[in-house]
Amino acid sequence: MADTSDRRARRRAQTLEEILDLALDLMAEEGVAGLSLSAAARRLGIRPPSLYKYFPSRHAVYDALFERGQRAYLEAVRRGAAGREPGLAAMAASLEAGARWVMANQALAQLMFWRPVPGFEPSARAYAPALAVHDHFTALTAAAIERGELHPDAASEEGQALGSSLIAGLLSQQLSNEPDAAFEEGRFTRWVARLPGVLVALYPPR
Amino acid sequence: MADTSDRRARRRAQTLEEILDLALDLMAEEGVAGLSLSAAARRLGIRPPSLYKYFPSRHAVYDALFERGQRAYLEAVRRGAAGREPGLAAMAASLEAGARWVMANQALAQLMFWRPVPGFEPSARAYAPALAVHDHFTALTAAAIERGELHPDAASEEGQALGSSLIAGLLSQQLSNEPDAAFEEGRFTRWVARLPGVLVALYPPR
DNA sequence: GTCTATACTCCGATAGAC
DNA sequence: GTCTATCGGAGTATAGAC
Repeated sequence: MADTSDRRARRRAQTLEEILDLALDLMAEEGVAGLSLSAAARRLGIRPPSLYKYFPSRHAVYDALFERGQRAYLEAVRRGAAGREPGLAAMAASLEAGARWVMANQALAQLMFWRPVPGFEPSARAYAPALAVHDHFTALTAAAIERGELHPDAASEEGQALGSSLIAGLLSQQLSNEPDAAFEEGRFTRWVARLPGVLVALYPPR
Repeated sequence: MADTSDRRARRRAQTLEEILDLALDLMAEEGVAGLSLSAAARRLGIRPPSLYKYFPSRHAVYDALFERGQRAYLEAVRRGAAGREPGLAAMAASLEAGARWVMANQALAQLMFWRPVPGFEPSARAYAPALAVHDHFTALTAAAIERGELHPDAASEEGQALGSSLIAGLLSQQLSNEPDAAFEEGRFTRWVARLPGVLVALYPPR
């Protein structure tokens, strides 16, 4: 009995993921706000009402996608920093890993960072990984200051705002103007590796 | 005869503007991609088919809004710089004027800078003012270099990418995270005035 | 330039049989 | 967990009378 219910739960989880995959494809094709549950059901090969056995509403699909995206992004920036000494080097690697993830997951990134769906607010659960991302970069900044790579002002409100806006700006520009460019060739993403240097110029140590 | 046709042309132009105003309200309420011509017709007090006497399609409305927005934005950045010596001071004023315009015209700005409507590409005519904006800031950068306020590298590809991304990033962050904040209090817009200083730190003269 | 009527497609969501 | 049937509504766009 436990066996069968395990199998069923696994099968169900697979279907949930499959629906989210299809929803992602649709958002990429029709725009983030243009996601239709009926279209997702068609692609899955079931009738629209059946889909409501998996998600109670359209917003619930958005919320699951939001959470999945935030988790994946958190994982990406953490893996980027892994194995590097905390500080500027880790921050550089983490920024690049995050930027690559965004360019490879554009529909998800739009849902997460641009909020293009009127009326959709992510649940606290879905939003939680975003807080962890924030903590991650705060810790790397603190480490860089500790190591004497940045002036303590880099951790100020101004420093946080300018730092996060720098990466957000490069990605926003790249996504809007040249979304299909390869990362290294993008008119904006090509400068992601310069960001740690920019921070040093803005907040030179000592 | 010329009199009446003049009056009719003026009346028609008024109605066109009125439709665009209503479309703007709707985009602010329902999201940029959620604009519906039927809803605009309802608010104007006519039936949806009548609206097609003014705009041949939904895309045509987007295109007119795009052009109106680009023209207004160009006007805003030019007025910001007016009366200042070309150079960093004019650039600071121009950046702030543009940023204030964006925060005061968020739906339009999203249409212009984020491209959230799948399948919509602005016409060359509608896009033209955006090229003028680019030229405007290029000229101000050149003037600042000429006056010895910035290193010539500020005009490089890197300088242009970082400079435009800085302002785009601050605005993108503010719009996504705190769209209703007053300009001076916004967690991100409050640092717009720091941007010229950031440029100097990045590209110190000499 | 306004209307009615219409063609056509689509959506989210629910009820209830199997 | 799948289906059919359905509710109740939306939308873009065109034809043609007035």
